[in-house]
Amino acid sequence: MRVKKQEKYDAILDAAFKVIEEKSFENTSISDIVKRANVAQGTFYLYFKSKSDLVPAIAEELLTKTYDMVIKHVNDSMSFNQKLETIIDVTFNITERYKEVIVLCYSGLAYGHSFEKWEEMYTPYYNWMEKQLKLAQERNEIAQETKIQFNVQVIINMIEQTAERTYLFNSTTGMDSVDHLKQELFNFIKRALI
Amino acid sequence: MRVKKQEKYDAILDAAFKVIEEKSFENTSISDIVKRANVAQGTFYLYFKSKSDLVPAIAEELLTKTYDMVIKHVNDSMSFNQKLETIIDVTFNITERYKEVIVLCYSGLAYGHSFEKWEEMYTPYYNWMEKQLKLAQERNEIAQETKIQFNVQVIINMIEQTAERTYLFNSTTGMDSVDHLKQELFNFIKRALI
Amino acid sequence: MRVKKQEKYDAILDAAFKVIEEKSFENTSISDIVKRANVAQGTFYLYFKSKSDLVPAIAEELLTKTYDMVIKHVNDSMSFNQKLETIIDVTFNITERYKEVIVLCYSGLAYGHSFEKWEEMYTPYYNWMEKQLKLAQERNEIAQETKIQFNVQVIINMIEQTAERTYLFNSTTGMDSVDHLKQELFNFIKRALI
Amino acid sequence: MRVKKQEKYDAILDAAFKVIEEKSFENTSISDIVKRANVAQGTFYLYFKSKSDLVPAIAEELLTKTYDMVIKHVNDSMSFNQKLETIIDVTFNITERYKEVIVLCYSGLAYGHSFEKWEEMYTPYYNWMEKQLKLAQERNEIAQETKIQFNVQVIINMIEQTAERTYLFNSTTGMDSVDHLKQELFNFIKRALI
DNA sequence: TATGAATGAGCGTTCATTCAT
DNA sequence: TATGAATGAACGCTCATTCAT
Repeated sequence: MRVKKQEKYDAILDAAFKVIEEKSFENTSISDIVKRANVAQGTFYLYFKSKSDLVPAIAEELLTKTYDMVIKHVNDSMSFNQKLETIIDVTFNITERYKEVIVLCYSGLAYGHSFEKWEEMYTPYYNWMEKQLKLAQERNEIAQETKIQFNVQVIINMIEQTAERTYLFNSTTGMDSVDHLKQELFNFIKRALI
Repeated sequence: MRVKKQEKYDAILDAAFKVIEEKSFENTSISDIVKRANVAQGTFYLYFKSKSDLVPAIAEELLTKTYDMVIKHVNDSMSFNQKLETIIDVTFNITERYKEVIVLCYSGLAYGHSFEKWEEMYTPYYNWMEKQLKLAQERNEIAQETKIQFNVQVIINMIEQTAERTYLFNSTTGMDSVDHLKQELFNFIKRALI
Repeated sequence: MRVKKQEKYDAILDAAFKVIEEKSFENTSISDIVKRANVAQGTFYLYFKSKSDLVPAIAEELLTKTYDMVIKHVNDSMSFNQKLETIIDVTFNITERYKEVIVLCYSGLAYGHSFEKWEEMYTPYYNWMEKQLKLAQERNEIAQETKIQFNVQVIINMIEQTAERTYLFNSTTGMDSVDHLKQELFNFIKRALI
Repeated sequence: MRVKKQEKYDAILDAAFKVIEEKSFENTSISDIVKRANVAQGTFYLYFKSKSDLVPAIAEELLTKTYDMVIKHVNDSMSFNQKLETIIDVTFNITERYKEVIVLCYSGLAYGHSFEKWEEMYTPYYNWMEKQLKLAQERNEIAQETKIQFNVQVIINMIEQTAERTYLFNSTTGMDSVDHLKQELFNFIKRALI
């Protein structure tokens, strides 16, 4: 029973992800989602109170995907530089792939003000990052006096935002390539941490 | 004739700003806007081709407000540090005041994909910032080898995005105060530039 | 289930017939139709893709009504002359009653160009008429050399069109009475067939 | 003065014709017409009380075009057969060219019930046709007992309607070509008149 | 739990018409 | 006479949500 319940829930969430990826949020209706999920219109409302109730769930899913992929690609034997590079790579990849879902998270903001939970969702990711920074300090890879707690947020945000600007706003002004941009971003953060 | 035309246009744009501030873009109907602007429903369509046609107009208005306020508060006699602090202040103020309009710019993205002009609109601001960084280099306030062109964008984006995360996502996690956050942001950028 | 579904569909189609009879197609709104049918606005779109989707459905209904009434009033024991007279009568009656719906079929043409099916709908009627003409030939009631296939269409069209001109255009010029007109029409066709 | 007034009137009527030809009636707005006519929106209402006021004017124009072309191509030295053929040709040509305008005349019917004048407009054409039939009787080209007054209307109507069915309804069922159809139509009328 | 037909408020948009200039 | 900006009612249509089964 429990499993079955999860099944439908997951089917709906998955479908929502896929449809939004394809059609953008504005063009996605509950009807689209349930059709894709192969459940009835009413079933949606057994698992979500309303359409805007989807947004935090999707945001959480997105964050989980990101966090999972980051920890999958990073391991302790890497240098901090390597780790940073990997995080940048993963973030850019996810951002490119889930453009429309990210936009949904922004407009979803407006659409029901359901984002008090946002930072709460980030917490595991922040904590993991904090650990990495502390480790880097211990290994003398970054400056000792770095205020880790603040930097954790700023660094993650900065990477995400740069990726978003790159893929959402399609900006190409004065930048040869995305690789170059990633390199500069890497340097910028490095300089701020040494 | 010209004046009258501008009058209605401005009235509609102003009203749109205000209503969107209150209700967000998605929840704002043309009907809301024209009621606030005291013009007829049809009048809207004399000045804007469609609802999504509002987005670039509003984005431009917002950017203009920001740029105007920045150059109003910054003068050449200031040190680079003072300038940076001022830019951070102004950006945080504007972001707080125009939260919803900023979200519109994000979701507006999805809503008509009208953002090729985005970077174009930023150009004057970027150019101004470039001048400030060059001046700072000449005055030996920042490192000589700083790659100005890239940094211009990254710095402005970073300030904006931090402000957005602060006010849009309502995050209070682990940060005593907005002032503290602004201070850390200032330090982060400083370190990256020296 | 099946029955209920048909119920709503029929209610809408019936209501459409009635409202269009009263107000013409162009002046009939979906809102008028659903009010008359006692269903919700959205229900209309469960059964018809759009307003213009009504047109073929209504045309078919009209044709069915005509065909049904013709075969109901005609039987094999009648002479061809009697049959012809009956067809003229029925056609005039239906045309008078469903004036506006017929106009819809004309303007509906423009309104979505959905009339490829028109001739297809006529096929059963044409086939029936062909059988009658062949029978009349066998019985020596009309000329042997008559090219039946062409005449089938021309005769039916001619009767319909004369009826339409009579009732749609409200012409009274120089004609004592509709009965007289019908008589002349009968003679005209007879002469063409002998 | 008089001339100028006519100028604008004609410009509007001409424009209406052209726009309707291109876009069909449903898609034609006053705005389209005045743009094409190079006059202001308000000017339309100096010459026509309302949109539906256009319909009789356009119908008259169409009828005039038809009548003019018929008498231009027919001359007294022709046999009745030649005349009939010519009338069929002209009618088919005009119908093909002015499809959409003809549909307007039908739906215009519904749209303001302005067609009491219809038969009145036809009068000159009917009278001319009556003269031709009488002449044919005198010349022994058609039967003496033919009731001319009725036949005048029936023949003209029949030709027009067959043309309309051909071009408006795009019917191709069982007919090799339009030429063949015209031939059969010719024969049908001939047989009815002899 | 699951369904999907039914709902109806509300949307963006159009356009015939008016009227101050 | 001529203009064209302004009007606002009305339209076709969508879609989040409900509810009887």
